Amino acid sequence: MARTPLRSDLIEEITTRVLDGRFAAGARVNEVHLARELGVSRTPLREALIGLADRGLLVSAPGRGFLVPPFDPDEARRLYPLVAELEALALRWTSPLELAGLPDALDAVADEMAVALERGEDLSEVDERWHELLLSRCPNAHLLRLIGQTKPLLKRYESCYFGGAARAAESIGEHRRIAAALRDGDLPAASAVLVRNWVKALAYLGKDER
Amino acid sequence: MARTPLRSDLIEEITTRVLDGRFAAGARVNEVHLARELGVSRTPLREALIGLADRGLLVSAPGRGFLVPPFDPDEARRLYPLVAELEALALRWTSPLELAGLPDALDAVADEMAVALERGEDLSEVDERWHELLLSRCPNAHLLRLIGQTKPLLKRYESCYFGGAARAAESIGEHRRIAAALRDGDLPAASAVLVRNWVKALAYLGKDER
DNA sequence: TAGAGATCTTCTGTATGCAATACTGCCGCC
DNA sequence: GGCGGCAGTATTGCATACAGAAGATCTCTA
Repeated sequence: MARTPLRSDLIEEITTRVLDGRFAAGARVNEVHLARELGVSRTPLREALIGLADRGLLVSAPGRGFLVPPFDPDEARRLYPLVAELEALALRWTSPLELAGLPDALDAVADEMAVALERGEDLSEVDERWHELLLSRCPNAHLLRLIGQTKPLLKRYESCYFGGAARAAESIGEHRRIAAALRDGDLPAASAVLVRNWVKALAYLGKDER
Repeated sequence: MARTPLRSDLIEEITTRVLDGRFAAGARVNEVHLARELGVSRTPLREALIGLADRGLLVSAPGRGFLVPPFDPDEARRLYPLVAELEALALRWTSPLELAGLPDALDAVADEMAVALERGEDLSEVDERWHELLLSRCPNAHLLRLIGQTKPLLKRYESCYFGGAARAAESIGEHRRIAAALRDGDLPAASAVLVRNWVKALAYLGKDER
């Protein structure tokens, strides 16, 4: 028996496919075909689909199976502020003790982002790491779980998150300011910049809808 | 084929059992026994268990099935502020237009609470209705989904939410003040009282741990 | 008598099978 | 020509079956 249930791997794989568009918005998921393609039976596959539906990355249509939710600009406009507030909350609920050493680590990742930007590489992976690190000290496991569930939904809309080098540079600057505010122990300032970081991302998103 | 998937009913039933303590904290869930008892097969039962684990009402131990998470005072201390902030957020994101008529409806439910209090009845059901009504106009479906997922976790700790008639009366008063603030269009005041309402509930909870 | 090991049972995780519904294409009718 | 009904197929939702790991029990030894 595998240490890790099959459904976990399947959730990951299907999430990837939904995010990169291999599962088109609005399309239905055919359980038999997908199970055969992934080399598993329908049982763990259905378990994964149900998990994804609980997180909102799929929707369950009784009698018709599961389908990828269509894109909805309104949804994006609501998801960004939601993630922003949730992350800010997680930050506010991280005690100063637990924040020790974090600003330096954050700046190190921000440096990586700058390097990646110069090289013209994709920033989203590094950006993700930065945010994960930022929240890593928050003791509220349930809040972190909610954030983890919500972010993938947002990533569907994030195709052009770093709308150009200008926005990327600006975003890196915001990251550095958050770290600086944390160093000063100014949590309100840090979370304010954090929220703005997310909201600006949304603004840029609107300019280049897929 | 049923219009409503079996797993939905099962989720409801199992949630109830976890909340009322019929499934003891820390206990393992035996799929075969439970399936037989509920008159279903293991397949939809497992689907329900997975859904509940995603919401945090159960935990999945690979190779050992599902178990009811043990009680943890720290968890309660984190869940109450979390729900408080989430509800406040939902309230802030409800536009004034959509709030029209809501205060009166809220006060009507608050009246019900007062009546129930005089009769010595259980207030939690009415209280739940009041909060549901408060958030019913919020357009952010994802936020509402998160709240819906989190509240049941909190209810496990809520055995003595209305710690005595004094607290109950106080809580009803807070509800009325929230409605009044909404009538005045003072959203910040409303959400501040709302948060305090939840935090006070937590304070009372601590006095009478099960 | 306590502990380690082997064996046996129980239970989970996955696969397969079955019945009923939803979809598709076709034919007849308006 | 378009629309409604009907037969056939495809697909879901649930039930059952099977293999292997976790847990329990028993035995043997120190």
